[in-house]
Amino acid sequence: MYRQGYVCIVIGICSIEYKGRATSYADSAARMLIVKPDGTLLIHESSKREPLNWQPPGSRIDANCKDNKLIVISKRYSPLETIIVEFTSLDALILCKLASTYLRVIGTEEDLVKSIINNPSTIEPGAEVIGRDIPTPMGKVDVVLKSKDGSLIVIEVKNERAGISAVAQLKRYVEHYSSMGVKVQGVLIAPSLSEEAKRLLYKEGFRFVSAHEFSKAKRTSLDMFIKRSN
Amino acid sequence: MYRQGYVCIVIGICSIEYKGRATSYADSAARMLIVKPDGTLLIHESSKREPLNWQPPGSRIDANCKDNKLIVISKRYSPLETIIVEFTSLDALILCKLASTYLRVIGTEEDLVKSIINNPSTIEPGAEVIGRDIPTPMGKVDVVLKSKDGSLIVIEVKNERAGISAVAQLKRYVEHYSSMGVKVQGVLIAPSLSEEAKRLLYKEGFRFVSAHEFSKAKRTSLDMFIKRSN
DNA sequence: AACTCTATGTCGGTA
DNA sequence: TACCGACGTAGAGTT
Repeated sequence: MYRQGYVCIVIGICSIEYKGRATSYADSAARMLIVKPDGTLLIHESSKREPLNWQPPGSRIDANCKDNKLIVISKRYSPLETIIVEFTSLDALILCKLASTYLRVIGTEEDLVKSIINNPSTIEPGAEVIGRDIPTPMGKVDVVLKSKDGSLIVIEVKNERAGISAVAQLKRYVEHYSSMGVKVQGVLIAPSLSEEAKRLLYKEGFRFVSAHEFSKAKRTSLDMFIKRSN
Repeated sequence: MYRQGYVCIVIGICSIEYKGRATSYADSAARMLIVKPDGTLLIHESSKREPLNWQPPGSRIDANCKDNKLIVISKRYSPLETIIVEFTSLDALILCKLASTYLRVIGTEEDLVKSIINNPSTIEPGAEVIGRDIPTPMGKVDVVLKSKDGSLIVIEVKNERAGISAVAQLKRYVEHYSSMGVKVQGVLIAPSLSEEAKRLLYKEGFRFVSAHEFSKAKRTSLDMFIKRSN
């Protein structure tokens, strides 16, 4: 049905059957089917950013015509998931070659963590960086500092407004270290904080540091990026 | 550029500038641009299920030609985000009308919760349903039961293999009720459990119930669905 | 609008 | 491969 390396787009009236982690069935209607050379399958309708049905990269595609119908079957293993698309009428069929580039995104949590590591004394004067992404039984801790008096500073970083779960995550880490008999201080760094999260944070005795404090460092990396791209 | 109600597909060589919650820039390359009547904008490449860049529904689109280039600008407010796509060459331009249907998905967490509520004694004989999606300062609790001895059973439901964060979520809820002086039992219901999560669960004294126990009820709802769709 | 959670999430990294 | 957490997550439901 499609040549190696080509993206295939089919526009027409189809019904869709999906069976896998969940199950769904869509009655006959006008839709757009996209098949990518990496096995990705997307079925889009007239609205929404998300496809109505899809199959992730690595899926196996197969197509055949029967009874004047185009039938497309996509299979994915582990977990086993199948999509069957049945076209009863076609409006367009397009083959094209598209690029495969790497997009660098600036301003992610990664960038924020980096600028924290470069400026630990913004959080506490004289604090030293112990490490980042430190694995514990409770998950990975974003950043760990050591303050001058020897106590630990455990930092959870969020790049978006932090909610209850962010504070709970921090709590898990702090409790892990304090249960080992270490003196620990919990710090949440985020652009902002929901009211509920704020309540929880102060109840736990943690500290909030605005991500804005690190915006200068962030801006620097942005400038470098813009310079690079011009 | 596009008529009301039509989906517009542009295939060609373009560069993309995105600025909003984050920032990115993509050099000139062959890509597919999709604009939906609800304002959704998608830019796809040769691989991946996710678009390289996008704009969600409700965004405002604008297009114009200048210096032999097609420039598409999409703006979204709250948060303010902008995408500028600059086409230097066009391979195809397609307009089509697509459907906008509602897809019913079977086998979600919602379905699992329902079958739990219909069979609470699978968890504990004689237990009664108190309620579901009960709001607490720690978030919403999936299901709360009351056992015959009057103690609470707090249930966290996951429709997929549960990890550490699922156990942590349950822990939050249990601690909330027990801090109010209520006797609480924590139960996690999921198809399976990661090893790390299992360790945490038993450490906390919670109970795991396989979602498989409720598969009969699930199957029933599936049967009804299949009957309906035929 | 803010907040919470689910998702066929997807994706990347790591052990 | 399993597990973990971020994501410009999106999307739905409630307050």
